[in-house]
Amino acid sequence: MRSYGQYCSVAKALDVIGDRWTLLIIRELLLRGACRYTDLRAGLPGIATNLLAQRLRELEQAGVLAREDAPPPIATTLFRLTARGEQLESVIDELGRWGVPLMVEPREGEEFRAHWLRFPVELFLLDSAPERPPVTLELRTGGEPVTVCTTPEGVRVCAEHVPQPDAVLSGTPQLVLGVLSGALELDAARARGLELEGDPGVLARLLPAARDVPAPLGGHIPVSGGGEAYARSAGDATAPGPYPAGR
Amino acid sequence: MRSYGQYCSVAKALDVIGDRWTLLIIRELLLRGACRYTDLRAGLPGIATNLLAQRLRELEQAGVLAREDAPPPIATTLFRLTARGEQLESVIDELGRWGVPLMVEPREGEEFRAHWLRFPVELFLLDSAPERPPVTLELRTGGEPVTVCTTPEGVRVCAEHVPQPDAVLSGTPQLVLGVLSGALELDAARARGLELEGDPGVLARLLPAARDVPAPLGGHIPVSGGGEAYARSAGDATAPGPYPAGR
DNA sequence: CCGCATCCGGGGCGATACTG
DNA sequence: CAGTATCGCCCCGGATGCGG
Repeated sequence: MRSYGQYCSVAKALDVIGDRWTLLIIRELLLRGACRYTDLRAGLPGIATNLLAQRLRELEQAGVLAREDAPPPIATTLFRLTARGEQLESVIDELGRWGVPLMVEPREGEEFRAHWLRFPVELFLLDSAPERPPVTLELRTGGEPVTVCTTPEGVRVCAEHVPQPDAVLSGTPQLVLGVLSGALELDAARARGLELEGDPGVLARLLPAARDVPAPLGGHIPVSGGGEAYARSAGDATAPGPYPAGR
Repeated sequence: MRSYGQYCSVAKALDVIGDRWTLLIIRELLLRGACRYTDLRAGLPGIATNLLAQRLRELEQAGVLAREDAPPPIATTLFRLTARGEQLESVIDELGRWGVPLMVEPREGEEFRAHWLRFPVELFLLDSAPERPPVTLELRTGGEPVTVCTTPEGVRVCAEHVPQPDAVLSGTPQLVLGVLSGALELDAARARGLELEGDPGVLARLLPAARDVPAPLGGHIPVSGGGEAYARSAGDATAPGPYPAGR
């Protein structure tokens, strides 16, 4: 990318990761760990193959990621974030947090990968009973299912399939996300097609963190111009939004 | 900007603020508050005037900023972040934090504005004696001077000129930044041209927060390929960098 | 199949000139 | 002061090819 030519740490950062697709490549590597070229392509629907190759080259030279040979059985190269690259997690986190209100409008024909849910889910869920035995919640939103697990470190999302989840939530991404963010009552979501199988207590255990939060997308909010609708629905244009604020 | 077409909060955020120059416009509005068109141009050296106009239009429509008429005496329009736009502060903060290691190489002919120093400065300085009377430190790095003030809320940078600062630090941006980040000893910086006038105790009071941190740019670090040199100089490629980590 | 390189059309971007 | 107009270039997107 052409440099901004400014002696400012924000501009310098954007010189490295401000290019189109770059931060989404970082997102994939953060979410999925070391990836093959093909895995990256699968997680970045819409990217041109030459662009992906070019970005990977640039990011390698910038010290953000490194390529390594996979262990003997398989002969392929893996792309993995360096320590410096992993420090971008907080940037991606904040971006993802800011972007959550934009998820209310599903828009026709958008791609979806279940592992992308990890950012909002780990933001919104909190284990209200960590002393009790761990539980698992499977989310089926279209693609591969993902599993939400309670761990001593907090609520985590893992891609591996768990044989006997304690509960299963099935439906469109916006219904699942609406319920998990506390913006949509479970009954309302069910009325609109969400299905919950297994132990309902699992949801109750994980959701309370989101309950404190006013509901920004309760029914059908007509999203007109953009983020404005979201700010207006919060009732006060100058107050911070209903989602957890930065830091 | 062309949408990524992904139902992911990170991609959605980048759909809005991922365009070139967009986040730097947000930076300016965060640092300087409501700005006129001309002020923005001055703080964004290198931007084409048509691009600035186009971005302002897009950001207004996205609800990130709003234009307002200035109070009666002057007849001009001001651009101000909305509440939604101000929520981008944490994104800019994290970007700026990540970019600080890139400041070691000054690169020929880069533009500089003193108010850009606010991000690193407020990151690194801490008032170790808040019970004592407030002090002010003026930084002269080329452009307009800025003043660092101790406040009940912490150390802040303000653009206004303070008549009698308790101390004055003059020198190149990288020398001033090196000292303030704790990466460069004051004596070493003086040997390379930094000048300190007034009460040296002011620096001692503000600096301790940075002292805990290993020095990444002690002498002349040969920056070769990119961020790698930084990671290597920290002594351990897998450990988090010497700057405060995210979150 | 995996990891690219090449080619080409269109549009975003950069620089300058100009205007109400 | 706050933009609009214009033009050239290069980045980006999409398709195809190709060696290991």
